[in-house]
Amino acid sequence: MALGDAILACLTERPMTGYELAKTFDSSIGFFWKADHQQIYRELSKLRDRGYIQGREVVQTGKPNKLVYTLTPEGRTALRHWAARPSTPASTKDDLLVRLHALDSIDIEPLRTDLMARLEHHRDRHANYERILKKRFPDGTAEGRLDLGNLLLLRLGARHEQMVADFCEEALDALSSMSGKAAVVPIEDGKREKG
Amino acid sequence: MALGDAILACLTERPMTGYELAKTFDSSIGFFWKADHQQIYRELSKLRDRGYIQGREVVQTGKPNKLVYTLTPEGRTALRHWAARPSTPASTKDDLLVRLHALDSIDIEPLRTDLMARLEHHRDRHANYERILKKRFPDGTAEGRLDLGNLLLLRLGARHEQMVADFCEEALDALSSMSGKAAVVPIEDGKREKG
DNA sequence: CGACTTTTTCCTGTTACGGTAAATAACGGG
DNA sequence: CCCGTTATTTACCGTAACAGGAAAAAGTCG
Repeated sequence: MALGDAILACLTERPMTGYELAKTFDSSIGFFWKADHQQIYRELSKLRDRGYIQGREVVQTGKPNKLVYTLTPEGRTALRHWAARPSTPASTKDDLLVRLHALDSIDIEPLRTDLMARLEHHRDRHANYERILKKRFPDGTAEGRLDLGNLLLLRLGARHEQMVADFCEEALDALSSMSGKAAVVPIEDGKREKG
Repeated sequence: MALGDAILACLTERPMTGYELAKTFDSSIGFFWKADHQQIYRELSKLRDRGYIQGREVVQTGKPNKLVYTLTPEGRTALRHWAARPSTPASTKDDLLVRLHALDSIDIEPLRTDLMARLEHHRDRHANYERILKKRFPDGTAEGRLDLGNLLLLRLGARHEQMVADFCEEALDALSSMSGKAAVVPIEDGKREKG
């Protein structure tokens, strides 16, 4: 359980519904942890079964009733236990890197377009991080512990995106130096998978 | 299928047995993609079923016979098709980041030890990358396309590890500034999970 | 009315991860 | 001669994660 712990971590801030959590996993914590609403609802059920969170139904008018989940003391303890265990360094698992590993067996043109898309993507994210940093931490310091964590996270995210963007640029540069060689036969046969 | 493609990518270099692949996934490609021998053997069966690779039994004396897998033309095509699709940027999913996100609800001492362990880990990896870079690319340039890919990968890896190591240091610094505050109650209750 | 938002739930898959273990066959140490 | 190690493959167990399609229920907005 790691997604479960990520959810518990979110709920330390404030009680939330599955819907709100799904949105959270689309922005703040979602910068480094992706999960769609399905996964979140399923995980919420498990957490509730284990007694780590408690659902309280809030009757709404004009909208469907919602289930606000709150951390139970057991949930807090479980999170602290989990956080006290050594973390396991995750491996990157980026498709793009696998492609580079087999660079001489693949077509360069699609790779180039992919690299350009990725460059843009990582630049966007970098700009986004910087924007949030300027808004939330104009003077670059945090007072509370919670703020400190998020400041560190934002800085790491910003640097990471910057670095990957630079990498894409560099790769594009290097590829254009050898663009002529080995054009190979483009994909022409019929049985392509998934478009 | 992404592990499958990683395996295909490895087999473009040379035919290999599952055992060799497992070792490869422990070093070179394993720097950004982890997989144990179980996963690899299972994936090899699937790839063989799909006709992407072909196994050739090599009778050995003194050792069990081995199955050398070679890419079939279909496998090469499949790999190229896969590589021609846009890559999906992977999310980080590092436990450590989740912990920082809930920094004010967890105990700092174990976090600090964890950060120190991670600092060492990433420094080691950085040193390793640099070592390989110096050995394989003493002048910092690549001639072939395959070499170019691996040079880029190594550089990215080195920078990444450097960056994360710096991050750990920074986090440790920031934590020591607020070490006194909020020591909270250490974990004392009986029901710890996994040690 | 239809489209959209909010909110939750269920379904069916595949892919991945994790551990434990065994069979086979030689080599080397004590 | 037993034991451990290396090399090599395979099996079974379970859970966690990911992907995608769908639907229900209640209201608002155009």
